[in-house]
Amino acid sequence: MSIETDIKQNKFRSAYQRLALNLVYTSNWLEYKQLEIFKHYDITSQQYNVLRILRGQQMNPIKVSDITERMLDRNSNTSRLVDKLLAKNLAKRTSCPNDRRAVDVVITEEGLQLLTEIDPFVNAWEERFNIITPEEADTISGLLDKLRESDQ
Amino acid sequence: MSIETDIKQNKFRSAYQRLALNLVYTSNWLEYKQLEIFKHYDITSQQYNVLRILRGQQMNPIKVSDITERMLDRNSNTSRLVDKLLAKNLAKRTSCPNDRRAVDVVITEEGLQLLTEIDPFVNAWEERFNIITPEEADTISGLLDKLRESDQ
DNA sequence: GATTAATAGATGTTATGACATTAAATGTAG
DNA sequence: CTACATTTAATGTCATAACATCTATTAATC
Repeated sequence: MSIETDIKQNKFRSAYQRLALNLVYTSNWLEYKQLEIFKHYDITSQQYNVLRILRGQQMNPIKVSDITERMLDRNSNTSRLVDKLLAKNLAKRTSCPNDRRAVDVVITEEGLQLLTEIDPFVNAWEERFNIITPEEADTISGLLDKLRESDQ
Repeated sequence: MSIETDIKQNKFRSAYQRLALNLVYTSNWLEYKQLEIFKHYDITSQQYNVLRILRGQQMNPIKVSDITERMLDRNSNTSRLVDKLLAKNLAKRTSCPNDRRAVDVVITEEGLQLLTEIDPFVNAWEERFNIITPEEADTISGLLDKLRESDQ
């Protein structure tokens, strides 16, 4: 369904306005769809995002501030997000030897296992994207990168 | 800056995964940038979204449920959003003659005025999008529409 | 026409987000 | 070394989001 039909608006000021609305609308749609997967595992999108970052570290400890830098939504309160993961034994926290202000975070076996359970569903979900070609996906990615460059 | 650099991840499972992450990241960036405009006027993105929908109605009353349908983020609690606008005299609420369950909402002069004040800033912001061509913007929009079609 | 289902919107509750502040550790300049 | 600024993470507070429930009204079914 076109964005026009979806939000019942048939006139836009410009192609740029339509794109801006479509971006936000599509992103909300995407996050909502992923949330439907995650909620079976009692985690939020943000918690999943942190877990993925931790797994990406390959068991190397990572500081809270570094997690924040890698997050999709940087306004999140990373400290409290990590608290949630700790409470579920999905991550563990140790003090950083080099810098006693910092805190090192590592994913646990339990956390890795949870991601392994979720992976097939996320993969299946992403595979539905092949309604467009990989080249088209790359084209969009490249143009989005360019859009954000207009910022300073 | 490429999404790779932005979230410090240099490998993606597929072009589709990169696109999914880029979409969410870019949408957050976009919403954050708009918020910077709106906060000078003491409204949130959601409240702005509702005001725009009301203005689009050209003074014709619109039901709360219809506002929800047109919103970019439909998980919002429209009822309470309208409350906020009422409290600021940006909208008014009358009971709907045809259906006593429903509530008609209309933008006030004050609401229209506020949008008029904000317009130039939003327009200027959107004009920076011309770092890509209108054709490219349309291409992305079309592909995003297609992506959402994969949903059922 | 009575009964049940569906719809519209408001409200209660809990969790999360946004933003400021704090505390501790580290870095830096005199 | 001392004083001050900066960094890192945690916490406090308030607003909003998420989700369920409730009330009033309308629609549908028997």
